[in-house]
Amino acid sequence: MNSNLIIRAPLHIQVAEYLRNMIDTGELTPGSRLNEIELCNSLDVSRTPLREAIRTLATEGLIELQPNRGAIVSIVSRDEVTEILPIMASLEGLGGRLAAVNMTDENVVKVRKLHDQMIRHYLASEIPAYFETNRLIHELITEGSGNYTLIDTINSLSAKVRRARFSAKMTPESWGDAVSEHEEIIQALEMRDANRLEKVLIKHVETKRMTILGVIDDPKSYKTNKLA
Amino acid sequence: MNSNLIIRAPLHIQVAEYLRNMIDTGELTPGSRLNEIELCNSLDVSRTPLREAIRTLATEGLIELQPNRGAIVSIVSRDEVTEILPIMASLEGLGGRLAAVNMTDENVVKVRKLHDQMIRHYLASEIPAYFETNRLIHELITEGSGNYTLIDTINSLSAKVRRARFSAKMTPESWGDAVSEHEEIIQALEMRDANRLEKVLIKHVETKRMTILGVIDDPKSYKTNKLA
DNA sequence: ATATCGTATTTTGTATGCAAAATAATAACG
DNA sequence: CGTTATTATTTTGCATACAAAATACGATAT
Repeated sequence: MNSNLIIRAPLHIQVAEYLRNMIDTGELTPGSRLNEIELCNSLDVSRTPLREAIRTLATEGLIELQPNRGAIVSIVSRDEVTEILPIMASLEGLGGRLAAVNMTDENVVKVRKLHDQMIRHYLASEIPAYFETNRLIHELITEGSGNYTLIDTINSLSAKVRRARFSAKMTPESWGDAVSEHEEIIQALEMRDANRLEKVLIKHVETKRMTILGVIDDPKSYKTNKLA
Repeated sequence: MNSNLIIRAPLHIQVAEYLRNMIDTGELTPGSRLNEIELCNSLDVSRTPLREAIRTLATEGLIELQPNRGAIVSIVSRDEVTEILPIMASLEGLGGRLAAVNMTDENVVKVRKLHDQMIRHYLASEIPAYFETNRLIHELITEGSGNYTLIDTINSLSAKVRRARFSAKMTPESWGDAVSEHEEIIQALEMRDANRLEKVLIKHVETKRMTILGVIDDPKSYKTNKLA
């Protein structure tokens, strides 16, 4: 069986990685059940490492265990996103405050460059590229905090929000708001103004919250949802 | 083998619970290696559920996996605590802000009662009782936020700090500071003053940070306490 | 005596088999 | 016909067996 296309690294780790990716790409849709044997066949591993991986993802929150009934890809509800965003605001604010002090000059320049690039995407209405650049900026700022626990915490929450796959239905003006906030963010960062950066980052997440709540997208999938 | 002293609930969950407890009580000390067979014998389970539990604790951060070399109880370093406390400050602040709005009147009364009780413990110099009551108060306030994601996040971070087992060497005056801050906390809560509650909670964590950093305890004193 | 190599033992990683629970399918009854 | 009972099938949970890696140990050579 184990013909080892993949090499060198505990199988359950690789499997976890693989499953994470399947969930992230939507290959495994929220609410769908994970059939062990099926996955074993398609991944060409036995059930033991697969099950270990499933436990791992469960504690990460990507999967929900149902005793004696297997596991399903967990559903990020609208309510959960509603809970997460204020937390993200606080944490990104803190991250900014720290980054204003701790970020290297080189990385500030890097953020500036990404910012300019993002503006170009904005002007050209290149939506996916805009979002990707936007994400990179926030990631870089967060990393600039130098607080790894903070980075992990934010990333984990951020992943959940992303996983909810709200359709980012930005109106032209909400998009404009976001861009001008970004302008303020980069300025505060370049001036190393911790308080201002914190403040505008919090506001920025609030803006984001406005634009996405109520527009959690859902092709059809959210009737299986349980509790809020 | 499986004589089932414990009943009804996936074994790997129970095992995880048990291990968590062993780590919390110091029965398994940070840095020590987990021998699977040994644990299997002492818990009277097979390796499969044990390993699944170990994976779970690993993603929780309690345990560190070393490929092909098993797992060790993870060590919470002073640096990590240094990282965590500012995060706790932000999050407890947010929790307070939300609790000021969302907490039921009954629970406010409950907090008040706990507060009065804590003051009595303070005046009587009943240290462990003081810390326990203190922990309960903060827990209740956090829960009062109604934001379950926030509660989980705080609890997880709080557990890590507790696990670091710093010796809570409070001077009489730092203790006094903490108590007077608590007085302010309960007042802000009763007045439903969100901004003030947030502010004082953040300050409170900062105070805590002062009292414990530099006093992360070292190898010997593992029986002391677990404060929040 | 020390260092290095090779072997034995322990310990982790993975696969498989068996039992129990849940789900689906089918039959019996109202 | 519809509803409940009963049985068959699937699927999960746990234990054990086997393989590979790491560690411990000892022998040999310098």
